[in-house]
Amino acid sequence: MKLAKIYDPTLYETDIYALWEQSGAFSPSGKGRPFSLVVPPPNANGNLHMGHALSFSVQDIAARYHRLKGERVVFVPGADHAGFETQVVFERALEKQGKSRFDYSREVLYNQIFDFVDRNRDNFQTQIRKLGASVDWSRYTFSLDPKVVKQAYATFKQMWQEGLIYRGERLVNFCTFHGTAFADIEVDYQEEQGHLWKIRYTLSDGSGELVVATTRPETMLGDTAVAVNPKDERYKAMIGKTLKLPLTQREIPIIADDYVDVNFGTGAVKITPAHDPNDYQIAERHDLPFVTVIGFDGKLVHSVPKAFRGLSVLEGREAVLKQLEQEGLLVGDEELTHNVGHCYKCGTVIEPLLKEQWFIDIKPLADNALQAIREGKIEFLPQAKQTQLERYLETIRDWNISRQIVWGIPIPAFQNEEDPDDWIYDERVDQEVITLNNKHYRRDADVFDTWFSSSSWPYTTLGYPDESDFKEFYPLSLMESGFDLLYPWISRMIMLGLYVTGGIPFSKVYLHGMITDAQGRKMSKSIGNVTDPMETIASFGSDALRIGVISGQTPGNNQPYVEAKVIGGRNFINKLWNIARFTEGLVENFDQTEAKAVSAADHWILLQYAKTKTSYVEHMDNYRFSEAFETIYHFLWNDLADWYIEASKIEPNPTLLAELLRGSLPLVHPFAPFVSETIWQTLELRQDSLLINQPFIDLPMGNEKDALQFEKIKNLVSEVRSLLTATKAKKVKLYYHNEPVVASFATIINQLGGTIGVEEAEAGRGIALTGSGFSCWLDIDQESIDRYAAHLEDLISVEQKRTKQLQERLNNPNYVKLAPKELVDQTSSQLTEAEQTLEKLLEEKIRFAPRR
RNA sequence: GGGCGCUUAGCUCAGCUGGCUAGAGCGCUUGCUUUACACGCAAGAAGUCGGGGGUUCAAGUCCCUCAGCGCCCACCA
Repeated sequence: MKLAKIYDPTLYETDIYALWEQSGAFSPSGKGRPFSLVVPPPNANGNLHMGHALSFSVQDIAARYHRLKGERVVFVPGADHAGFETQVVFERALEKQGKSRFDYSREVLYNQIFDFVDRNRDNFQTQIRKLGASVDWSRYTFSLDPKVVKQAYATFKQMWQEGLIYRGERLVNFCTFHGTAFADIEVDYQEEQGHLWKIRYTLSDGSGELVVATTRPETMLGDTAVAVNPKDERYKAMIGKTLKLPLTQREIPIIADDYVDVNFGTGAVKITPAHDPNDYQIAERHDLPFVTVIGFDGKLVHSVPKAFRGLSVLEGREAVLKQLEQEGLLVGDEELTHNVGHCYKCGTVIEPLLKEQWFIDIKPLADNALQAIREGKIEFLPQAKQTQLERYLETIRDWNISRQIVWGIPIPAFQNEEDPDDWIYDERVDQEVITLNNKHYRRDADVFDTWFSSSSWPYTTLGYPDESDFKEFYPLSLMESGFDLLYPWISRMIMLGLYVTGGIPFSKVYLHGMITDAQGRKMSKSIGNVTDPMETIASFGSDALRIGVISGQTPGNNQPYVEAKVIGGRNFINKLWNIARFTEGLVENFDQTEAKAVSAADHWILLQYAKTKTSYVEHMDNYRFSEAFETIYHFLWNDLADWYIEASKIEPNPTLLAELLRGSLPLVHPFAPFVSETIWQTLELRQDSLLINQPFIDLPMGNEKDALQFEKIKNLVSEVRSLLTATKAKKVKLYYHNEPVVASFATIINQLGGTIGVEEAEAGRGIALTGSGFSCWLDIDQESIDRYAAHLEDLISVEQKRTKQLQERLNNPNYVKLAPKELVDQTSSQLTEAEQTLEKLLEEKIRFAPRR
């Protein structure tokens, strides 16, 4: 035996992967149509988690399936520098050494992080190999590779020239701990218990006062107005007057704006344009000045009154409140639940701060994307995500692409040292100052938002615009990603793809849900509920993990990680292995491939194979991987192993069995690549070939008539087994009368049914079989017959119910009139069948009514 | 406040364009040393498809409504 008694994945997986990789099987080949997908690049610095396992599984199943279909598959791997994410991890490492990023120059820090990431590269690539991802390593792209940077610059330049990029001082979401701004969608909002304080402001002319309500009293130092609703009778008379801003000597106007809600708070809102997005908008409308009170370090700035200078936001709040109280201006304090934005990494409260940044005027891009999506150029799985994306694009706001970190692509823009408004585009970002026409320009200290460059992923990885990959494989056939990236990544790939290449970046998007723990909670280190896919692979094998995450999986829905499903996968692999072992024991020569169906079982299994393959292909083509797997799972386990192999023990057809194995392995391969290839190689199912790039195999078609005969025998066997179990009868003979089919299958029936003989009889002996359409009897003993009577009652009531249902359906004239004819015909033949069975059962009942 | 989803067996979930006795895996019950497999074999039990209404010959599937759960976006200072 070449196949070991037990399949131990750890003994084979590494070698099998190396075999594929070295043979060049991962590169596109042949003359089929192109099929392309590009891996959403995981963070180069991190370990792969369960979500990656799912994502790679979905992609690899698609890739392998299309490869087996003979298509030219390109499956491009990559890694993301994940700017901010990685810098944070690195800073933590520095912290452990008692250092911080401020101890190094930008260049030194960048190089250190580069080395740090580079050191982790092997680990990261090993993990992808362990998952069995059939990616083409020769096309591996890192998101800081020159071609990616080059493309980011080209796009930035083009947008700048076309006026789609502007530099402006806006309120940005700023983390004062990490010292960088974020895009709107990167801010993590949490509901919190806070206070609504009420503060009295008096009118400058002494004619009265009003009370404002605020959750952030410290920002009052930057107030430049108080707004009221123009319809609010309480304040109508005050509009246009000025107030004396407490704690400072400034005078600020009372303005009217519809934004103010009459029913909230006091109906009077202090306006701090430099520290609140809504106030910012009001200030724009009313041409109010901007007064900054909080700095980028999170402390109150020098221009605030001396008492508050240098205090943190919270200290400042306390101090301001205390002062107000002393002056008798604090007139209320209510509890309030409100949403507060936090840095998604460190939890620091995000401060809206005024900062000059580069923005993309997103509306024109979003409109193009919307049009393409509405025209149905991109198919979404699940479909509902399309609607969600459309809503997002309809309301999208300009995109801040500047980040104040070092780990990223430097923005190729320089500012005239003498004229702050003079910005030029230049790619000499390795120099801090450049000279042009005798003018000195200083490099922008910022780098691009990682998503800006990674949004070009579909075409930069393929070598836009000139390389043959781009020409052949763009747009991608499939983009697979977690649905959490719908806005930050998918939407931007569509927008930038259309903008840069003029075409959609991919024609299909498959969005998987999040993998949670068994209780449906997010996996997180702090809860300690994380399952490491590498550990699962070590325990159960890569194939088992893949089956575990894919079974029952549908796009768009979260799914818990359930180890039982992985174990189920492992058990299936064991089954497959043993099917192969049984086959190996029977087959002398795997080279012989001219299989012929001889027995009814042969015809039956071939027909089952053909049906399985048809439905498998349909599911696969529609990305219903879980269902496709179920199809092949049940074919192998229930049809092939439970029936055909059992029948083979009596009437073997080794050549056909070998062909069935050969034909099944490609169908299993996308789901269990390692074990299927291991079997293929070990048994040398085809000389000098790899399963990974075998085309799907057509087996001869089974004859329906013979197949049906086996189906009947199968039913007979099932009925025999069922009756034997119900009656607990032992050592029973099956008799038949004038049934040539039963006679010819006597050995199989006897063996599979578990009887001690199948013999011809002149007349009925024992209890009659009622379900399988043969004149057969089980010769059971008297004691068992009493149990049979009870069992009969169950069977009768089932059959009566069924008969009644069918009758009712046929008694409905509208059904007969309106339903398709095939359906009606089917119903009536079912009724006939059910009635016959019922009749037989009732006859049996009369014969074996329990004696009272 | 707006949007999107989910609710099907004890558990985790499938169920594609409405159609035949609603499925799977795990778990459960009963019985098996059947020489490929106990990671197994055989036989079973278990669901008023969240509630209500409607459309239809026919609804888990389509429409309306209510309830519970979840996610996303916006946000009342």
